[in-house]
Amino acid sequence: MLEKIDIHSDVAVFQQIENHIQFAIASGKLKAGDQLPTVKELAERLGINFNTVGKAYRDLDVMGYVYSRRGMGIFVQKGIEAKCREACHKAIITRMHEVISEAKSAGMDATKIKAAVSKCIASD
Amino acid sequence: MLEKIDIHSDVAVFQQIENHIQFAIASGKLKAGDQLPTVKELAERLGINFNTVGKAYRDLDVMGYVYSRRGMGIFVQKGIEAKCREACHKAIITRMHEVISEAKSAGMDATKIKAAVSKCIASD
Amino acid sequence: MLEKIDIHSDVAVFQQIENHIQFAIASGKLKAGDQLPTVKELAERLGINFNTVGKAYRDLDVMGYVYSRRGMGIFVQKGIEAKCREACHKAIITRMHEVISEAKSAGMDATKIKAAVSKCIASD
Amino acid sequence: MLEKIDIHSDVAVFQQIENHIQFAIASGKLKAGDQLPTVKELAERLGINFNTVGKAYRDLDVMGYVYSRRGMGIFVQKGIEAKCREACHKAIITRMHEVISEAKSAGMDATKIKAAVSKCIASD
DNA sequence: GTGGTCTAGACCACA
DNA sequence: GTGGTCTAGACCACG
Repeated sequence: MLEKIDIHSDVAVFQQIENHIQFAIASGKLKAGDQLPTVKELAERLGINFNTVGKAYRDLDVMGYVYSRRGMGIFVQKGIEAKCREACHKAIITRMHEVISEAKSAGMDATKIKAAVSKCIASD
Repeated sequence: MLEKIDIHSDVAVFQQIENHIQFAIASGKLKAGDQLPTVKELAERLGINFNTVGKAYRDLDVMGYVYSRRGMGIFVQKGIEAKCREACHKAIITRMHEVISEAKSAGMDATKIKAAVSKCIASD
Repeated sequence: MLEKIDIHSDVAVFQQIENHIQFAIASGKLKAGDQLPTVKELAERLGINFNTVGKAYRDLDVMGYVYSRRGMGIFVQKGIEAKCREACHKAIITRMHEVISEAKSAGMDATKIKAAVSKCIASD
Repeated sequence: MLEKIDIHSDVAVFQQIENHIQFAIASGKLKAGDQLPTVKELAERLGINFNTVGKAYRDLDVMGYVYSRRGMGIFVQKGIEAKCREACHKAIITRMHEVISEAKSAGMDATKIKAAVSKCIASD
């Protein structure tokens, strides 16, 4: 996990890291108490500056998903799996609404949209 | 049309305008030869800076969807409906891929995704 | 407002800025829709790096107290005065609990504590 | 005593230990000549790194509140109760000033502050 | 001219 | 060696 960062994406790198970790918590790949990779290790692995990783970690801290202990590392907060899962799904469904709303504006009908979705699900 | 601009969105205002117009062309709401609102009028109506509208119109011009005639206004280009429709649908399907990919990462399964999509389609 | 930053405090500079702004919103000195000083102006005024101000502003954005519009500036979010006031007071009362708990541990009795508080209120 | 360490607190662990011991001396719970728990024992009991306890003890030694005898243990210094009590109270009153100053900035008036203090005193 | 992101590197606090 | 803060400066997106 945490290997697929796209430097050229229009989504900010730190945002991609935040998303990955949130999704990992939501899906159970990261569990309460688990330690995240250290700032410097992850930065090196991804070939980016460690401040960028640090920013992502601190944001997640502010959001309550992880907590940091100086000199120790960053750990997944306990008892936030459900909250995180809910928040992630809600955010995704919001985006889904946007996409589908746009699809309708662009003249796609329900049948066509569903077909496209099925194709997406199958091919990913 | 062109009334729903969300200045709190993470999508740039000029981008929202461009999208709206492209979708309107793709769906046939705007037809070849139709005149767009003037930069000044649209800016006032939306409560935004007129440079923002200007940028959207210029981009659409560069993309070949509209053309401007000094002193006359901005008009929808002829013979680009199909091309526009195709481009819009392609862009939307790309975003759909992203959303569904994220949904999977966050632990949603195909059934749940399809249910969410159906709900979105029904409620929009 | 926003002039009293103590570089040598043990509280981080960006944290002091965040606190000042939150207190200003809580007390009504900053109202919904008000624009904050620009990142660069405030940085210059306080003699600090603009990234430090930027961090404070972005945190406040994440917390929902302000919103930013690229090229426009940073503005106080609407409808969060009560929420902000509540949060500030809650945080302060939490700290008050800590201090008073410590005072008791250190052997101060209720009478002495109240006297100290009255003195603090009068002298500030 | 020395059982309530909050590793999620923004106050450093070693600082919490130092405070606890100083408060215990100030209030008479620890008396001149009393032996402190060993570094190893306390670290185990609190579930923290023993270097952390070591730092707290060293600091207290430097401050003159305790002295160590190799092979024997750490003991409370004689004749420092009054000095310790004074220092603790002074430190607490300084923090109290800060909290009350912030409370005022956040729009709480004297009446409200005093009510909050009384509530804190009663409930602790 | 506005804020946003990222880099590079410094220094500090903590364990 | 861990994370936290701050600086300095670059480049980009938006208006």
